[in-house]
Amino acid sequence: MKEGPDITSVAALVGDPARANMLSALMSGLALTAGELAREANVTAPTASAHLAKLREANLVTMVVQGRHRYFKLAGSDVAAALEGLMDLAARIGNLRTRPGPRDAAMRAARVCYDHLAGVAGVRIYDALIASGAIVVSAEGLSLSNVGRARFIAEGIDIDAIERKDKAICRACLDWSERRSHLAGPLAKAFLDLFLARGWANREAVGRAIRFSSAGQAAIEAFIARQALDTAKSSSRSMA
Amino acid sequence: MKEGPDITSVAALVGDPARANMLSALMSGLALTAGELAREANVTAPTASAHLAKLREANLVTMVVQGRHRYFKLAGSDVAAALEGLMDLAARIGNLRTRPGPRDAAMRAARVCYDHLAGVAGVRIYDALIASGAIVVSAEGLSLSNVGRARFIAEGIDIDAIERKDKAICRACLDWSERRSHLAGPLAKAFLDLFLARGWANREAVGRAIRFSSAGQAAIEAFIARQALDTAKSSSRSMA
DNA sequence: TGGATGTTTCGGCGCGGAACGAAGCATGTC
DNA sequence: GACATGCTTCGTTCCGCGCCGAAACATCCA
Repeated sequence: MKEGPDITSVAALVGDPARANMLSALMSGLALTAGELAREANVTAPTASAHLAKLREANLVTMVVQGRHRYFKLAGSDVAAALEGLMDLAARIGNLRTRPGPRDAAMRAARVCYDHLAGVAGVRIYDALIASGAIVVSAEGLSLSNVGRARFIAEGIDIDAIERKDKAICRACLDWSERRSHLAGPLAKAFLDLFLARGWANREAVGRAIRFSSAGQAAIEAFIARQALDTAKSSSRSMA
Repeated sequence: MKEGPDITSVAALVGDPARANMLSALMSGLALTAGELAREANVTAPTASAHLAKLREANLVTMVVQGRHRYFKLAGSDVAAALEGLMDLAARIGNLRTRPGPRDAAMRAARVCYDHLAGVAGVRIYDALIASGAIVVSAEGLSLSNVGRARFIAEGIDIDAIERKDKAICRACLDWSERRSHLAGPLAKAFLDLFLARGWANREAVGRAIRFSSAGQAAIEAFIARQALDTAKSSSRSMA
């Protein structure tokens, strides 16, 4: 009778407000304790514990015990991607946020999408990388060109270190606020990590918003400008 | 407190078994009557009516009255894409179908994804189109190259007719069974429509599976072979 | 060892909502 | 006009499950 995988259980899991809030909080990519998630979802500890048990059983989140704390985080980037997809649909369907507040504006400008950069900043960087040929799109997905490899190494990213795994080094992730793609995957994670490590970008105390320092802002603009420069060199093949 | 669009309502809507079954059935791209959907979900007419009212209110499905029948279909390809995303996650998360039966095998080989072709066949065609340069991927998404345009016209597709709209002529859609992209959008719809019109492909009586006639099978292989031929001409730029 | 903090288990309350039968409106057929 | 078919509205029942408080368990600190 039924066809394809069973959507119901996953959707029902996400469909509960408390769990949805928890998952949204985990979209920051951070590992959060059960207590923190309980507060995030506005429920008591016992309730949160029950919810987290279900999410864990469904392999949506993973848990790691550290002392008397239990840290939860999303099971993987695929879960994050699915949640982004739902956010995208929710945004289109009409469930727009009641009224975009200052925090929403910051979120739109730049935010963390599980482990990489999203929002206007993320999309701009992605566009520049594609246009300059640093990232190439093929049937198998995104791949890093030799030009792009050199450029990222010049930025200070240890490509070799993140390339070990047999997984793709980068992929596209749909951006719910911009409705365009931004860069995801190990490369994108390394890129964000670099900015955080250098103090060019800072997470807000709570939530997923990212704030750039003036140096960071300048670094981003310079990075994009460098891509544009290389783009100008290569003749752009105009398409219909 | 909450960040990003409100996932909850959409996910909760999909999370109900009856509604999930209805939506799955509508993934065939066909417009189905309330009665048909009730049978598909194994509920009585009143129950189905209530569910459909909710789906309609949430803009997940649209309704068109025709005589004493009410036809429902997915509100758009974005809804279909989100559902595919959930299927993808469900498949990875471990909710694999109990045991892949013959119908599942047929689904995996070729099926309808809302209005275009998916499954092994869809992915192969997509790969061939990208490799040959008929379809080009850019930051803005997929676009049809001049070469590709000529090729599709040669196949008998009226590109001009489907290009009027200011929407993109094609885009990528993630395939839950293959975990790769296949072609979606007006162009993909026209491609499938052509195959159906020529009798090269037939829908199974119920469900989303597609069966190719021997002529259709040959046509697909020939189409892919033609792409490969052109691919050989253009030098492939090797990347890391 | 004892007391504080973090987390889970247990038991029970209560609400939301999914389900159905029967009746009410439409539309199409004879 | 009368009857059949398709769908919706209404009223009711009932089950699931989210929620909490209290208590048990675990871990850290003193």
